[in-house]
Amino acid sequence: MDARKRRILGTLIDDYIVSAEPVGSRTLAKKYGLGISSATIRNEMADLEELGFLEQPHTSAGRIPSDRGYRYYVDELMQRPQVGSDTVNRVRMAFSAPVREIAWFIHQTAQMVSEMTAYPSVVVAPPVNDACLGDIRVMQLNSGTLLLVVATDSGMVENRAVPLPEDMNFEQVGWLAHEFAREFRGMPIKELKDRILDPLSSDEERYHGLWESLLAWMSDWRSNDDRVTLAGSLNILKYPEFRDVGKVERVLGFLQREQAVEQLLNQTSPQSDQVHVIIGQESPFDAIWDCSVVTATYQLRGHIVGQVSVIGPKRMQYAHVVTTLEMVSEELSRALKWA
Amino acid sequence: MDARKRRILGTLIDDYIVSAEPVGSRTLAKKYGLGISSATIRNEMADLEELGFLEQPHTSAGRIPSDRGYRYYVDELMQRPQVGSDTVNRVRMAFSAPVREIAWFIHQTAQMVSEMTAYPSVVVAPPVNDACLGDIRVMQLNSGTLLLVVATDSGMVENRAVPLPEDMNFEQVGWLAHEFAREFRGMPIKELKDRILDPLSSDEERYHGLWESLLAWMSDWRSNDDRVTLAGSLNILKYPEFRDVGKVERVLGFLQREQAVEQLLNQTSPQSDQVHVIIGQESPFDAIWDCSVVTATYQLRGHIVGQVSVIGPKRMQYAHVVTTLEMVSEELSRALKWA
DNA sequence: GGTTAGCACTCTAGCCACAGGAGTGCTAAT
DNA sequence: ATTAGCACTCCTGTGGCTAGAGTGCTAACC
Repeated sequence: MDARKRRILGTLIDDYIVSAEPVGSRTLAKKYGLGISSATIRNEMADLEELGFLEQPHTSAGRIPSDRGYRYYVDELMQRPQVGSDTVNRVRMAFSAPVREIAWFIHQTAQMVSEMTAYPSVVVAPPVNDACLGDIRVMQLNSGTLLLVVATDSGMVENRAVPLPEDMNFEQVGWLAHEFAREFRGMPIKELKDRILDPLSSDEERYHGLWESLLAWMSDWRSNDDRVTLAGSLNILKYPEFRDVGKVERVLGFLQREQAVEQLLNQTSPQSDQVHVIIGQESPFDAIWDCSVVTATYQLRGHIVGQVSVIGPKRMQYAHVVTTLEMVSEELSRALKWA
Repeated sequence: MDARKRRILGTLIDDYIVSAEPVGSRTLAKKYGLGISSATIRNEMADLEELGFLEQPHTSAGRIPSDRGYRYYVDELMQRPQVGSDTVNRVRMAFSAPVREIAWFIHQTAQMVSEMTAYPSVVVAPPVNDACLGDIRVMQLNSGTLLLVVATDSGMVENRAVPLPEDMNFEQVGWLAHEFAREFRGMPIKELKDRILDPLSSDEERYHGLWESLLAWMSDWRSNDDRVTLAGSLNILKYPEFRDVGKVERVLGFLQREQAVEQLLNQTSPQSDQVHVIIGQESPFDAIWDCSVVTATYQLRGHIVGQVSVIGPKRMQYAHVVTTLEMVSEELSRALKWA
């Protein structure tokens, strides 16, 4: 791979990313001032195809990048643009609102990223299991219903309205919740869940039932469900490779399977602060073999707890997406510093 | 409109609903034992077209129903099937879970309806404005952050994490919230919002700031946003009339504009317990002129507070959808009796 | 020896003509 | 009033054809 081959490959992919049409030698020679003739480019392109970086849809068409070609482009060739300061400001503004639930940040992030990139965006929220119990409160909704509110210290909140147990009144339940919170505040939710299996944890006969309910309910706390927020899914309809409804269905259907998405982002992306790119068949899920996924991680209290991610056609604006995600995930981590 | 015309129109629409192909006189005569020849049917069909109930895509094609034809079908012709008792049981089971937030019911409903009908489903939650304040609590998330939880007596809950004000500690905020709840419990949220404009409501100098924050926050409570839950939107991709990505984009794009959807369901559907059907251009929104919308209302405390609704191609399984929605909205109203 | 002009070759997309088929409307017979 | 028959219309699918884009190869060039 000499410099000229790299130059040609990079230019070709740049062109294909915006045109979505196979790129021929003539186009390359004319449109971009490469200083060499189309014949030379043809020779080089034949080499690049032999090396596996390019493909030909059919004999008399131009070339398109192969998965391997995209991979080389992402790893070696693409030029990262600077993120405009107005974009950064926009993100900072959004994150500086006086709202502090983690769920809110997740939604904001997904929304902004899909708008900024014009691709669908997926954001994975921190796992509840790793967070610590912040507080539990009981509220009275009406005469027969109470609302349990459980919060982690990092700002994840879960509500559950339940009937008031027959043999208790509100004060009692409130007192119980207070005791529960006093006993377990600061304990990781995961440990709390484990308690359920430990019968010794419920001392008082009287409150046995509700105490167990509280624990049972904790165990129920959606640890794997509902962690995934999807935004801008309709963006995908804009790209010509998805003019076929069947493809759209495959991809969007996949994106709605939260567990699969979480698995994809969790397992394949290394726990690093590097942006990670999955191209086409590199994905373990064949539903998105026509797509590329770009993933960045964000941190809470110094630990990586979730991902911000973009999905689009393999012909994706990698440079723009990568820098955008880098910036957003960094800002998100910063915005979550209070937690 | 004699009986035979009605019979022909009804049969033709029944056929078109499943086949999605223009229906010819021969098909009608052969496939369904109408006891008359195709020539007679042709004459009748010509009449029906003149009356505006049928259309011809082109001269040598069969007929398809016009909007007016569907309207007549829905109002007069269609045969409502019985809802299977297993289906009813499934819905009752789902609604009998020991969970009682209204938001949960809304999601369940949308999910179930879209599965049962195989169309996208939209459910509108009760307006917050009409509900009454149930309780307010303040929770401590961590040293600098507090979580306000506001609930209506009907089980709608809203959380907001905010920084602890500089000049207050948690006890003070907690006491304040307690006072606030004591003062305003049972008051409609709408009235609470109006208070914001009334400067006399804040007596105590000391707590002026937070008191106002609480009120301001109430006013912020998404009264119009977020009322709309959409489920099964990908179902629409299954129908041949949406093989064109542009159409899909128009319709799904519309469904994501919550305010428009709410407006559609609120304004056009009468406040009755009758199921209401909007066919094609009867809708004020041209984005869904290729679609029909079926809407049922549900009740909370004897008042109609929201809608359960299905959207699909004009060639919709009206009979099935109408009976399903009737059943589901009834069960939903029943399930919300505790509130 | 690398580069390039030139040329023959290949393959697709688009166009046109054509035939088959489905369905109609009309007429005349029942 | 109904229906069989028939001419007519229009869409759809097919096949052949051409134009154009792009390639690979060869021979000339620097």
